[in-house]
Amino acid sequence: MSTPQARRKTRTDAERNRDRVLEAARALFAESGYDVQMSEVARVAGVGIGTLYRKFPTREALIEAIAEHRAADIIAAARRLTEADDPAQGLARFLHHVGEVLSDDRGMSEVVEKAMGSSEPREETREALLAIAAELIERAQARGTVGHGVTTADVNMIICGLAAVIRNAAGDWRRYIEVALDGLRPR
Amino acid sequence: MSTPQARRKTRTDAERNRDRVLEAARALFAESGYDVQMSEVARVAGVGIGTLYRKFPTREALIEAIAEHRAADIIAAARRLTEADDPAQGLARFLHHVGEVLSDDRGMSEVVEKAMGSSEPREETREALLAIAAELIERAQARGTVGHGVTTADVNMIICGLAAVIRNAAGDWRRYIEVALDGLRPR
DNA sequence: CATAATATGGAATGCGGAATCCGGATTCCG
DNA sequence: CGGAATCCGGATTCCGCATTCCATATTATG
Repeated sequence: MSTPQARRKTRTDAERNRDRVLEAARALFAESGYDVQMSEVARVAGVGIGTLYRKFPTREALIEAIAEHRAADIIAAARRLTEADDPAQGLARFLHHVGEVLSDDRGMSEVVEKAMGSSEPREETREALLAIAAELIERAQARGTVGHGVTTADVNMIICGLAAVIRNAAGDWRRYIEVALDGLRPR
Repeated sequence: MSTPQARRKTRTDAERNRDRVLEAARALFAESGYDVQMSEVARVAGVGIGTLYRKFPTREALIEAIAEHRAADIIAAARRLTEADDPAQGLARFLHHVGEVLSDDRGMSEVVEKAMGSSEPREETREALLAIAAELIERAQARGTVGHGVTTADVNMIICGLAAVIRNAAGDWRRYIEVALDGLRPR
């Protein structure tokens, strides 16, 4: 059951290649979304397809590895913004941060749009983001800068819409956020 | 240029089959979006794949035929709503109508989300919808029920987001519309 | 160094699904 | 009716991609 101790250290070239693959995949996914071909990833990484598959046994595994990593970044950065004094402003910054990330990463905008819909409680990224939103909303409501009917479900939809607007280049997403936030103000 | 007159009337069974195909495709697309297989469409239509392809030489042709038809319906209905007295209410009804249609038709929600992004001026559906919105906005602004900064671009984004919210079941889309409309009110 | 342990590349394979082809069935027209 | 014009069905071809395999190359270890 336990790992065989008599194992050699992983070869250094293997490790180097793993990094290359991750790097290439991250770039390609950000550039054109997750419908990039595995062979393309390998080519850009300067690696054979076989190697790519040794590192990530499945296309999905590769995508997941990267999306997870990216998501963690978003969440961490967002959590930092929570600590600002003005919670309403915090919410604004939070959304702008998400927008900033998504507009630089097509792949993420695809993932986020879908993730905000998945009703599975297992969707950690969404849970984390909404947890942050929950705190901000509550604090803002206490100050009367956000309406009382507002819930995380609202933020959920707003983010889902935001992802769509960005992904389809449907307009100025900053303006979209402005409108949405105005919509959350107390009546 | 003109049709060869010496041509027989199109066979009645051919016409019947065409209708069946359209009907089946409409139902399937509404049910599960446009990623349905051609063979499935044929099966449901009670028709061979060959026949399906004679009517619509390409998967895309089939999709287009149906989407176009559906879009025309949306536009016509929406235009009717424009004639209401209160333009702000008209805008609300307009969005609700779009929501109603999209939530009953997965395929359309896919199409609309993309269509609102396409920057091609050729996108007739978008143009038509935004034309309706333009009139409502203008009238509402005159009455002071909608903010002055508001443009059709805003409505464009809102619809794009709406489609995404519905498509991903990200929450209660009626509430989404409420929030968005509140966001368009004068400050 | 020698050699076992690992890693590599990329041709070959498998597969899902769109689109084509054509022998046979139907329908129209005089 | 008869037979020419049309249409049908669905097996088959094609194609794009993910994934696998393995002969060869590289690295760690003693």
